[in-house]
Amino acid sequence: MSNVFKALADPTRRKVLELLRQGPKTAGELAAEFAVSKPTMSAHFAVLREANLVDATRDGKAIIYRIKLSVLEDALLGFAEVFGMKMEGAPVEHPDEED
Amino acid sequence: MSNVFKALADPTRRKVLELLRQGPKTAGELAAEFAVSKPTMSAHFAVLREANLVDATRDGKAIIYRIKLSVLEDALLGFAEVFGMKMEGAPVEHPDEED
DNA sequence: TAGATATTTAGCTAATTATCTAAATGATTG
DNA sequence: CAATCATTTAGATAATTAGCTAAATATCTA
Repeated sequence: MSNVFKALADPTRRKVLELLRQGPKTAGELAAEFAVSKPTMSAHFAVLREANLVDATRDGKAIIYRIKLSVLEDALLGFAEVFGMKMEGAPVEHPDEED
Repeated sequence: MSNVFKALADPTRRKVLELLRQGPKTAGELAAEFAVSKPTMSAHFAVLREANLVDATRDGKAIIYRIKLSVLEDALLGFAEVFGMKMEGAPVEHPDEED
């Protein structure tokens, strides 16, 4: 759980998650959106993977990243609960997500 | 906003916020709950202050910390919204909070 | 199988962070 | 007003992090 917050602490990684919210994207497609090198982006992806916030699958040459919305939701929800906040999951369109 | 997530990235600071959820506490009372030195705790408090997540007021010798629940809520809510999550504030018992 | 393409790993550096002890500041009290 | 109490600031160190370039790995294609 601490890993999730660590992952969210960096603006680049939050932006990656936002982009993935629109649908799965390859490492290259994601990297193209940022002004840092691909190895740097790869390291960010690794942090997101370790936090279990994204899922990576190879498709030919490319590696496709998908957000694991439910993990993000559970973390936020669990945290919010401690503070008496109520939270509901996205009502629709979870990009198909399985683990 | 990034400051809020940075502040939440550390488990000690999240625990401090949880303790403050129960009501205002002095720096010393908070520090007593952790196994690190007071200067270390003081640095954690500074991070929380910079993130605007807590409010500090002096009362005699002691400094009293209060959580600013609305700031935490707004940050979580704003972030959750991007991901299509719906979130409501705590229905009751915000510890009296003014800025 | 020899490129070409996509991504990650290795190895490095600079900046940031969490931690400590010792010293300084602010406020109360004898 | 000197001692004491509560907290922060200063100054140091070790660990972590974000960034880079160069090299390695994995896959496809000509």
